[in-house]
Amino acid sequence: MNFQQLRIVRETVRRDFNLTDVAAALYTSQPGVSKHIKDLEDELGLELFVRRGKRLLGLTPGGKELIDVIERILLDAQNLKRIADQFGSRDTGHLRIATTHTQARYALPEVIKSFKAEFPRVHLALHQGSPREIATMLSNGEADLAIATEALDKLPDVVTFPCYSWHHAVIVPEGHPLDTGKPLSLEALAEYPIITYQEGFTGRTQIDQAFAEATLTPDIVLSAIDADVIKTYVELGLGIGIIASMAFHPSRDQGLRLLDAQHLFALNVTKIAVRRGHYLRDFSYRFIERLSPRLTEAHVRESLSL
Amino acid sequence: MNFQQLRIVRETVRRDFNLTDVAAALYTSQPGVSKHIKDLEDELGLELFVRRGKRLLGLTPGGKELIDVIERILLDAQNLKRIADQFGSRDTGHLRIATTHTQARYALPEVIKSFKAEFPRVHLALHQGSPREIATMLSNGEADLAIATEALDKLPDVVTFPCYSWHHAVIVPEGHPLDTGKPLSLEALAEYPIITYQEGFTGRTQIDQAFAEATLTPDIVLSAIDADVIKTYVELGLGIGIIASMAFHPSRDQGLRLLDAQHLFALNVTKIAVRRGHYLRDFSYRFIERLSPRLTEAHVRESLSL
DNA sequence: TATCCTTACGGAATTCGTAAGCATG
DNA sequence: CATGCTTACGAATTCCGTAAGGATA
Repeated sequence: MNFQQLRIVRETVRRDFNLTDVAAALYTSQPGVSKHIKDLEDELGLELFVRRGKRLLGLTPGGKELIDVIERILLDAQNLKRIADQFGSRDTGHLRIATTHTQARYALPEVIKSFKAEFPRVHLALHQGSPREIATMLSNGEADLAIATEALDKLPDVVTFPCYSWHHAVIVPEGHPLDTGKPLSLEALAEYPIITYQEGFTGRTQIDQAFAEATLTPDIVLSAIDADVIKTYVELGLGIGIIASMAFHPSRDQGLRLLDAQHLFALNVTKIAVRRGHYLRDFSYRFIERLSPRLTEAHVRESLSL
Repeated sequence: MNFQQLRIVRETVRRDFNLTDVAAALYTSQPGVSKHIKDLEDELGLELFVRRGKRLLGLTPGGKELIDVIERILLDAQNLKRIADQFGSRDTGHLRIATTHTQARYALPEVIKSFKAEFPRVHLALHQGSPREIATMLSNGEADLAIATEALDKLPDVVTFPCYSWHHAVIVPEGHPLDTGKPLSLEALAEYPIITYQEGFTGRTQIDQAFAEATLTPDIVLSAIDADVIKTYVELGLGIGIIASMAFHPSRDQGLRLLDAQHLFALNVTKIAVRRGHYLRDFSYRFIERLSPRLTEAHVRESLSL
């Protein structure tokens, strides 16, 4: 038994049992992959994969039991390296954060700026993706931390912590009929074409829910992944926008007006997620603390160990 | 990084940092051991061991952090094999039980007989040792289960379950002045030379404690590891014996009399211990259930996962 | 017929053991 | 000077990639 065999088995599950893909992903030859799987199965005396002819289709019952342990071994092997790095040089290393456009563009810059100032030698890699992609990266160990409002809950072996909450707000072009200073209503919004986030992004669920509960069907003419796109089209007069309030900067977004909508849509909570069993460097905890001072290292560690 | 390197590091800690011993224990050459350690340290970029000159003295702070993870990886690697065996052939395999003389000789025979009848193809290895040795074997993964009355609590990563309780009793030669049928007292016992278990064996602690609380100093003329030795010397008239009551068989131990002493010494609880994270085969749970029907698989699994 | 897996085989790399050398108590 | 670790080097083993062959959608 060796680590390469275990890596191959893990990757085979991830790559949907296509050994050619597995070989490519691990930068090795496909026959080598085949042989490693066969050798491991021989050593364990058990078929890990269900086969039809020569194709692999899935895991056997035994394989399903084993894959969890294999994952843990490989996770721990990674942890060895991270722990060693930790002791070798406390303040140098890599911190890989997976997050969404909204967080990367509006919430994180301040945090990252101050983090960079204190840990100039930590290589910080910010990876942008959809909430789904972010979740996958965290699960696969391709990211150390994930920050998003959606999709991070309910993942196995992932622990999430609420960081901060925010509300949606409405943006309209200057001089728009809604810009009266009076409180908005959902009914009023529903009379205009709306531009907002795509499903699965930045609290879109909350928006849909608010309209549904008021038995209104909003006229969503355009859905985008990020607020910058939304603002562009609101400026063009395509409709009114619903965005995260922190995405609006009065000075930068001249020509647009931000209208309060806290009373219309449910509160959104941005969360940070960590994979259980994934060793975090010291500076990772410092980063989390900057994001939300309530999330001390002691608190995070305790939640992870439960 | 490979498994042999990790095994070597683990064994180095266990063998008190003597690489010559490590090589012998792992059936390999000593220079090979040296090199593996060096290679691993190079790969991790961290010294694992404190050295004076060429000698290894102990673990560095980083080494201490790493050793836990290394242990877990190797434990999981073992688990892979056990799980595979489990699926390959449910009712064949090995069950290694570490236990004391008292349990092996008086408590387990019945259980083992019935277990053997149901699982004839399971190779059952009974390893006898002192409570201390038993605990070590369990911790090192050399035994799947440990059964003893002493020393199993308070071990890290070991979970114990009470199996059954028993009392000490007094044995005397036939016609001995104490054999009056009247209840015994500690004071009466203290007037005779006493033969009983060594410290650390079979509830000796309880015996010492009972006398101490009564501010009596018993005259212990001989201490043995097992009841058979004790009985032999009681028969020879060297003194009265204090043994576990289940170690007395009226038919086999003719010439001796068993006197009740439940009211004199505290209750003893025999426990079964399992190492946390050590995968147990199905038949292991069947064995535990036979030992104490209260200890169902569900109950044991739940306690292990806490 | 294109995709995907297995077997076969030769070269590269790793691992292992022996022999020799050096440090320490 | 006996114990214990390191370095050096050749042998054995393992690992890996290419080439060829067979099965399946």
